[in-house]
Amino acid sequence: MDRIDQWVRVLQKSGCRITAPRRAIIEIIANSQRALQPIEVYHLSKQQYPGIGLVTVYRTLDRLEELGLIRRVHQEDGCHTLMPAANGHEHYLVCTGCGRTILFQGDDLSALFSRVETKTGFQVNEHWLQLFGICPDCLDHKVVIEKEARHA
Amino acid sequence: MDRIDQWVRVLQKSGCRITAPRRAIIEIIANSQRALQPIEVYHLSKQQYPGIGLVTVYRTLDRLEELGLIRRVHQEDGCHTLMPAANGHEHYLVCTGCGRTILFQGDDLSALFSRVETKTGFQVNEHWLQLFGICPDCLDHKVVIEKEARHA
DNA sequence: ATCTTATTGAAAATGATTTTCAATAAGGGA
DNA sequence: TCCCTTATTGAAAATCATTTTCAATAAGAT
Repeated sequence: MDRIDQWVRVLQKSGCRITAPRRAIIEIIANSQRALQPIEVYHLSKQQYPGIGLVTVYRTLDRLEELGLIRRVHQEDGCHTLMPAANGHEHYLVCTGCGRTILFQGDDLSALFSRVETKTGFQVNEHWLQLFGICPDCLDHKVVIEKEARHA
Repeated sequence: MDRIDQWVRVLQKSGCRITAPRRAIIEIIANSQRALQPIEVYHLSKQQYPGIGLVTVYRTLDRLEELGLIRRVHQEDGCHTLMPAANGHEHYLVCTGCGRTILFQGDDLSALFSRVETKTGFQVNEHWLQLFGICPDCLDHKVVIEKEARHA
């Protein structure tokens, strides 16, 4: 069963109805190689379901985020982009050249957390780790091409 | 020399003029115990310099961020808040009860980075780590009081 | 086939941030 | 100290992202 089927099930279980616009949005996000802004999701979904409205995109994204299926990815300029959620100790690695974003298996940081707890008196509940770098393709000087494609 | 004097010097060196509204903004941010939104900086600065305009706040914050003196702190709902910048391996630890934000000395994550580089082919350039938890005061059930104060 | 109710898109409202512009004032130099 | 250049200012308007409202539609249970 692929990711899209999984997401559809989670949506249905939570009482959501599966509609054509939702299906389009889900497919776009689930298959994207990089984190997308709502407006980008809108434009891409429109190719698949031309009648779609931007409001529906916002509403569906909210729903998917509530259900833990997608998550915000933070960029230098803000955090309005979304990607399929990471699990466990996975975190995002964002290419600052072309935007391609992958997941990597992170360390277990619990040792750090208990050290911080002892030192600060805070009770640490969550953490947020993200890496930025240059992907293999951009290292091979494909930067310009990718960037152009992104703005097309 | 305290932080404010340092900031003033950096601003002057970069060709900025030191004005009363700027001084007010700088003092607010430099002395804050938590990350502030532009609109909060505006309201607080107004107590010190009533004529100040919101636009000036935005412009000054941009400048301070460009110069590396302040930095965005990301919260669950976005990343429009700002704090004095961290140095070296320092990172933010945000109290989700009252918003108080402190810096902690983080681990050297370079071992993790080279592992990720080997595995993914990416060249890792930057990282972003933030912790969320409950501060000692909020653990002592002062949560309600602090939250009220925050919205006053 | 029917019925309940979640979902839809358009339009309007809201909220945050940026741009424009003429007036002001910082701070270097005479 | 007094100019003079030019960065900075605040107000108003413009822009951009997101949310709310609402009547029409359609999903999926019965």
